[in-house]
Amino acid sequence: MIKVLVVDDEPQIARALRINLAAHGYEVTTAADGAQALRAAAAVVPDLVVLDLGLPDMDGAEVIEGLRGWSKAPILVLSGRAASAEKIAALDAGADDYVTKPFDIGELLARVRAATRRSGPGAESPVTAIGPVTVDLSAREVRKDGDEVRLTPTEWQLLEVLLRNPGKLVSQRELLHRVWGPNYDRETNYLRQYMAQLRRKLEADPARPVHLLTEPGMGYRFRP
Amino acid sequence: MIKVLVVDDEPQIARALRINLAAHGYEVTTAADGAQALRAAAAVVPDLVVLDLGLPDMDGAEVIEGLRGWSKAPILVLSGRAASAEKIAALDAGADDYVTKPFDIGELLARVRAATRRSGPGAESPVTAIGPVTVDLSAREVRKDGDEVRLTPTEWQLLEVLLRNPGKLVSQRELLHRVWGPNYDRETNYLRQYMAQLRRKLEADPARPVHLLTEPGMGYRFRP
DNA sequence: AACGGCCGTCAAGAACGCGTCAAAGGTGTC
DNA sequence: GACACCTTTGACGCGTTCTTGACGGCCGTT
Repeated sequence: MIKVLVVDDEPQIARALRINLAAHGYEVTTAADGAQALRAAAAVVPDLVVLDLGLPDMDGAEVIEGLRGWSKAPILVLSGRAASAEKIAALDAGADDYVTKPFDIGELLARVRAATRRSGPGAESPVTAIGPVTVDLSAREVRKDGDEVRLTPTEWQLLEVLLRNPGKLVSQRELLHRVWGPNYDRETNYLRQYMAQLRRKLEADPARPVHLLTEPGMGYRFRP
Repeated sequence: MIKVLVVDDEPQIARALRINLAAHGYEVTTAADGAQALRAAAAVVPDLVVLDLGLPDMDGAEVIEGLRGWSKAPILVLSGRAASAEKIAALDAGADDYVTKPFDIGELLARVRAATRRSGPGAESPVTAIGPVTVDLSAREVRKDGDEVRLTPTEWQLLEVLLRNPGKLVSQRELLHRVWGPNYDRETNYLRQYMAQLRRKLEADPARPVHLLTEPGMGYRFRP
């Protein structure tokens, strides 16, 4: 989860920002003045700072420099002042962006996305573990006992539908629709064929599947 | 010297930007429309792009996506439109900043400094090793057994997309979109053609690729 | 005990996708 | 205007994948 520190001395604005950011999946911390901001930043180590200038206790540039002393997190400055000199000062002090109030919340969120996008993408993809096998859906990679297993396109599609519904029963109809298209309803032999191939490649004992289960007459289920 | 690409169809603005940027020590290239911009970007590999929306030949988002396909250089958008929706669209397409005209040249320069500041001291030279071959994406240089290998622009774009997703499978659709544009979906023969050329230039044994792998029916993968 | 439904398995031909070669447009350079 | 380079396009052989049909075993029902 991306952590955002919101620094604003006006409670309504701080609250509005908190709600909007939280609604978009950010973890929000708030601070009401410069001293609190620096303390909170040291405590939570945010990935991004939204900083309102014109705090009661410190000058904006001071706060920026205080943060920049040890953090490289993007700083997005909010301010009521539209004068270019103010913007230039804040940007040169170390801010990454400058938005004048009143601002559109959608635009602010877009700027937050743009700022986190640059520094963010150190994320590795989620892998699903099936016994001795690991499946990385985004990288399209399967490993069994360390070395890679090749799946055909159809096998991938089928496996993907099952893995995206962990523990849930997926009906034959739905599997056929998702993999072969809406015109396929009764070709259950396709399913038998490809489920067998998947078990051969993924299960420790293909004859006694533990994770790719058959529900006779209904469909198939992936058990994590 | 920091290289800046200025894209604007209005000669006066382009000229003013060129003069101001050059006066502050930037190396400036200009382009008057989207097609020129993409070509110039591939040729000079700018460290930052100043992009005016409302070009005569292409939609702004198209240009941004065309650049983002292979470049991580900051994109600073200029526009006469102040509507939030426009800003959000541009930022989410991959732009880093959005300035509405008329703009203060001092502020623009400050935003340029802020943008280059964060990408500048990243300093890690993105050199990827492919067996006996080294690829320097930022310097656009490939060396095989020490001596230089020449790649065409298309080969570069294709290689770059793959290298930026190490280990991950990139679908043929995505490769075609990123290299040739969103209108290309089924021209898989392009991919076959250029993958073969890349393997000829980069792989030790082009007939048995070790790093540039084919996933039949799905796409290609770069394995480090 | 016989039957039918359902599943797993095996084995074919058909269809598809890939690598490769070759050659025709297109663009910029000398 | 000729040339070189890059891109686009077409065609062919081959290996893999998909499709299709058939057979036998398990299970619940009749």
